[in-house]
Amino acid sequence: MLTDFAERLLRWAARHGRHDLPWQQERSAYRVWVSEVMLQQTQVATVIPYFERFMRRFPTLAALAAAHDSEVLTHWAGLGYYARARNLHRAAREVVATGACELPRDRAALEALPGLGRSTAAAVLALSHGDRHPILDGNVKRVLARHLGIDGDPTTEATRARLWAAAEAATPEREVAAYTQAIMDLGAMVCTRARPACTTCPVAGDCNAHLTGRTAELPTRRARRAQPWRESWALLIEDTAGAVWLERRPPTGIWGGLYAPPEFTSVAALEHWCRQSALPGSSTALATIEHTFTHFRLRLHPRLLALGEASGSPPAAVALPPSTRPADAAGGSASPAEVMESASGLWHHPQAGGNGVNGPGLPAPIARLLDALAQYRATEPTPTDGPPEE
DNA sequence: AACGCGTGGAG
DNA sequence: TCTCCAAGCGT
Repeated sequence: MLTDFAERLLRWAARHGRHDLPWQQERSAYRVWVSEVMLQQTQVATVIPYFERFMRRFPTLAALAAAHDSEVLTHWAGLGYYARARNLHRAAREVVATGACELPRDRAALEALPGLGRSTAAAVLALSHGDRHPILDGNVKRVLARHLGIDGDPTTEATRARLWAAAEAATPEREVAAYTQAIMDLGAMVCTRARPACTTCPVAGDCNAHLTGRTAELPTRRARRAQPWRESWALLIEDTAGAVWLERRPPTGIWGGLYAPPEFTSVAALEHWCRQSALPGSSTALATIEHTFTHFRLRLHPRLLALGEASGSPPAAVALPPSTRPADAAGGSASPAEVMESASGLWHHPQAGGNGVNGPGLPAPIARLLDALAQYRATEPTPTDGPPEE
C-alpha cells in the first residue's frame, strides 16, 4: 500500500526529482554504498567528482578490497572525515574475506561493518534492492520534523525515537527505492534548510510547520558552543630542488593517515626540533592559515626553511631521509613516480594539483599552502629573495 | 551521551 | 566577514 504522503512524493519526484546522479546509474549495492558514505555530512556537488574518480579506480568491491590503504586515502584526500575512507576499505576487506563478492543483503550484517550505521545500511538496501528499510538522514529529518511538527531537542533519545518512528510510518510497502530517493530529493530541493519552497511542495497541504508558520524553527537546531582557537606551527623544509618534507600523520585524530609538514605547538618546540635534527635554525614566517573544523578553529603558522640558502649548510648534514627525487620529472605531468615514499615521510614537489590523486593524500589547507608556495616559486625564479612574509 | 571527526557552499 | 551546517558514525 502507498500512503497518501508517499504517493504525493512519488508523483512529484517522477517529474521534479533527481535522476541523473552518477550513483543512480547502474545501481549496485556497492556503488550506492560508496556514494552514501561519501555523502555523509558532505554535499552532493562536492561528492560527484570524487565518486567518479573513485569508481574508475575501484569499480568493484573486490578492486577496493585489493587496493592499498594509501591509495584509498589518496582518492579521498580533500573530502574530509578520513575515517570514512579507512572504514570503507576495512569493510570491503571484511566482506571479501568471507568469500562473498557483494555486500550482504541484510541490515544487521551491513550495520556490523565499520562505517555503516543504521541509516546508511538502510539506504543501501532501500536504494539498490528496494528492500523496505526507513532511512533518517538530514533531509528526511528536516522533511518529517516539519511535516509532523516534531520540535524536541534533536540531541535527545526521545526526539530521535520520534523521528525514526515517523520515518518508519512514512515508508511505503512498495516502490521503496523511488520513495527513499524522493524524500531525499524533496529535502534537498524543496524543503531546504533556509527559504523552503513551500509553494511547490507536494505535501505542504498538511504540513504542520507550513500551516503554523514554523518552517524557520523546525527542525529544532541544537545549541552550539563557541569554537576555541588552537595555534600550531608547521615547518616547511624545502630542499634545493624545491621539494618539501612531509610526514605521515598518525592513523587517528585530525587528518589521520594523511601527509603534512612537521607540526609543533610553539615556535620554541619547532626551533628545538630543528636544532636536534641539525637543521639551520633560520626559518622564515609565511602567511598564517586559518581553518575551521567542526569543534575548533586552527591558526596555522607555517615557517619555511630552505636548505642550502641559510648559512650554507649542506643538505647532506641534515638528519632526515635523503631527498629522493626522480632523475628528471620536471616538465612532465604529475606521476606517482614523483612521490617517493620513505618510512615516516616523503619529499613532495609542490605543484598545482598537489592535492590530486597522483600525489600523497594532503589535507585541503596543506594542499593550498603548498600550491601557494609552488606558485610563488614559479613566479620568482630567484629563491634567494625569500618568501612572502605574513 | 556527548564529543571527535573536514571541507566547502550558502546566506 | 562570520555562522551554520550537508545523504552520520565511532567511541
